[in-house]
Amino acid sequence: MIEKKISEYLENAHEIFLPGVSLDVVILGYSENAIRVLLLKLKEYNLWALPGGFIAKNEDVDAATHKIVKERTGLEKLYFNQFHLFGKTGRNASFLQESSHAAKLSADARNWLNQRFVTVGYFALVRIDQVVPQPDILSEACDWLPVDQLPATILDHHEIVNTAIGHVRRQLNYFPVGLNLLPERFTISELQRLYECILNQKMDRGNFQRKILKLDILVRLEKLKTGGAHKAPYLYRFDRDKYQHKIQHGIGFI
Amino acid sequence: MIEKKISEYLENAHEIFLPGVSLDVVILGYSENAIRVLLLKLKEYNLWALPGGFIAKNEDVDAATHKIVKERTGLEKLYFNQFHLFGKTGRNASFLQESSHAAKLSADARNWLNQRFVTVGYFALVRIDQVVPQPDILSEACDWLPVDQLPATILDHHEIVNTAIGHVRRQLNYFPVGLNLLPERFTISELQRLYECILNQKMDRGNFQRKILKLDILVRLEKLKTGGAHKAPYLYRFDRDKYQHKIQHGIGFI
DNA sequence: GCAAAAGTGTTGGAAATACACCCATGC
DNA sequence: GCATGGGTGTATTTCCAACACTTTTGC
Repeated sequence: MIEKKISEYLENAHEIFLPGVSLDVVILGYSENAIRVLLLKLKEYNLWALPGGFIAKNEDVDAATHKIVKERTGLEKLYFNQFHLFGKTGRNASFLQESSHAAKLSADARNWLNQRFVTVGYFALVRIDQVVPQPDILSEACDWLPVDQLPATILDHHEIVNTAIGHVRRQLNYFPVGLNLLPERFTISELQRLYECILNQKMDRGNFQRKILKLDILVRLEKLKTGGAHKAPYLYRFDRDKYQHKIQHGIGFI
Repeated sequence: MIEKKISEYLENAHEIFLPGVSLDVVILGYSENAIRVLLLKLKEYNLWALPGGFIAKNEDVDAATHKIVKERTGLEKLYFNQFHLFGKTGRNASFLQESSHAAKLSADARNWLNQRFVTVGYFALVRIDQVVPQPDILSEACDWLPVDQLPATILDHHEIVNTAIGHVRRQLNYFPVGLNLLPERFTISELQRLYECILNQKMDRGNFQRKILKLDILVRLEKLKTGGAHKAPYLYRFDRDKYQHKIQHGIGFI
């Protein structure tokens, strides 16, 4: 059944999709003190790949991205950004060509797959706890893997992930990513650990607290009931209105 | 003769170039107190367009950009950067379809032109005085036009220019663009006027001087012999070694 | 001398840093 | 009590914006 779907998908691709352009999304989340990327484990290969796909002939590239991320994560409201086009020669869907499905395809379909592809890189920031990872028809598994310990991937997906991280890191100055990566309610320490993870450097506790609160985009909630042997920290959430207003006028955090 | 070249170019395009992907370069320069963009005036239309083109099937996208900028400017050593892929539906080479050349084309060639195109936006920073603008075969003129007074353009080229400016403006923090936009030797005031142009805001003279010199990427040269009724300012040039070193570690200017 | 632009100094306030100090809690 | 993590205070330093002062030059 699935097999048939794959064959159908590949057979019809050349009629439905733009030729030569694909799309890969670096879906980033944060859990257990690590920035993680959602990767798919391909059937028939011991390789991982970014979620991605093709762009329908009558579809905006942004819309195609939204659709892909929604399919893999189940999320509807998304923060995502295009960050780079990867256009080296020699990029193609080689891993599909060698698959067991390729043999059965028509010449048109095979030619379409064999052509060179440029790929548009997007990154998306999501709350890991809200995501139910969903493999696509070409993959057998779907998992959150820490970005600093990537497994073997197809093509240049390693480079795509690293470029994405660089962009997120630079965005941190203008854009408080916590809103998209943390659960609705969180403590300042949790936010600090996220920042330390992204920037890969320790920060002073007291100064971080003052600095982030002075941005005036957080709302303090009731105290956290924790089991820890220490003072219970406050919970905060983002004030979406103030947040929207601030990012338009630019914040300098770092 | 030219007419024949155009027909040949369009007729063969579908065999030589990647389908569905084009490339536009926002070539920026600075003169007479304005940031200027190199635009081409198309034959048969009263519209301007960015220098651009297609990507050969066996050519890196970056290499194609380099080739295009070199052809339009004559420059060999270039600073350029990819900044965005424009991927809305409905983008195509409509202006070419209606041209007098389109009628004579084969069905294959016409179909290739009629398809939807996504386009990769690049910006390049050049020294205007070193450039000899060179129209391409589809254009009758080639001129430096101030970015805040753009003429009517084809497609979304207006948006592409404005997006590019935004990127350059944000880069100013990490990247002292003066090296690429100013002549070899310049005064601090000239550099300040450039910054004021890009950021569209006045800056304090004394503070600008101290700030830019503290970056430690400029070398002071002999005095400028000026005809002005005032103290002759020093000339400076960029210290390329220090410059390269600094931009890798990031400078915070603004 | 005077106007104009350049180079440099000064100064008050803001912001960043590196801590120190208490607080609440579970064991 | 005490270890642990949280919230806040503070002294020091650094930085920055605003403006003043001086220098050089052509008229």
